[in-house]
Amino acid sequence: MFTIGKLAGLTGVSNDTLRYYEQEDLIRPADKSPAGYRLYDQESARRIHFIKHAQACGFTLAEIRELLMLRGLDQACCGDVRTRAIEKKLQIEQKIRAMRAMSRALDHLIEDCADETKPVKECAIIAALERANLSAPIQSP
Amino acid sequence: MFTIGKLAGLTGVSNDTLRYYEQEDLIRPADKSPAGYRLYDQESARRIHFIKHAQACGFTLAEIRELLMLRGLDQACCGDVRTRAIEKKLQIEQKIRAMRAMSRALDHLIEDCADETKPVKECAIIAALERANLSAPIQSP
DNA sequence: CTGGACCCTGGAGTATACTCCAAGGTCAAG
DNA sequence: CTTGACCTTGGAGTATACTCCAGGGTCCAG
Repeated sequence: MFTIGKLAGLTGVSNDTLRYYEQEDLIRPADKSPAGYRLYDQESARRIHFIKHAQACGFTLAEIRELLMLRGLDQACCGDVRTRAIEKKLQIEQKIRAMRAMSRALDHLIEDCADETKPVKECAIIAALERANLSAPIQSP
Repeated sequence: MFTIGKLAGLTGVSNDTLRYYEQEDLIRPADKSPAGYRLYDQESARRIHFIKHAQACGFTLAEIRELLMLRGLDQACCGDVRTRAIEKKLQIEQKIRAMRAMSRALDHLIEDCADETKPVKECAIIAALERANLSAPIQSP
């Protein structure tokens, strides 16, 4: 059994974050000392690692709360967890597609700008941003 | 000259958003009616389009405020805008890389789960999330 | 027994980009 | 003149994941 500072050191998150996770129902101290200090054990550390790794996979704390609940349920099965992982992957791929669209839009803008020394009045990038269709190429006069 | 509702209809953003943009120094009405109504012109519409397209490229409102400033400056040149576009593209590519890492981590988890019907106690995904190294494959016993 | 390191609670603040609301004034049609 | 659509301001609320703070208690070494 160790206090919050030890768990923080062990897991690499701050005391404040641990208390915040408790407030968010992600973790509960294994026990409390007579003085009211939070006391944790190895399972607490595993739980925090779980949270950190799930975050690194893109899960939000709300989703992680669910995963942790599944983890504790006897009747839950591996498939429940797998389903969530697959769903999250789809969400992430979706986001990646959105960002690639941004990246492409920026490419067009950057290409459009042939001459860096032109004054802004004639800036192709600015003109393109004012136009309706971002991906349309510039018209030659 | 038209009122806020017309500009909203013309540009596809809400009245509230237009007022919010004003508060954020992104746009100012061209004029005010005697009753204090905001009045806008074609340049206002161009400005809002500019904002929307810049957002679609991933720029934040704070960054767009800067772009709009450049747009109004005589001494600014096309290169200033281009630099910002290139910078933003790098940021976005960075984010895409981070998300691809998440996607890959999820792939490992999904792969690890060979049998969906297993109880959570033996769930490989949950075990992997508790482990330190997410990308490490499961050890055979 | 004192100093410093640690812990507690409750609440406020951060960033981003809106969105909604109340209470009230304005305008044009019928 | 009334009705309904429109406009005004100012302020609060949303989501996410923390972070920081004040004011106070606890614990242990020297």
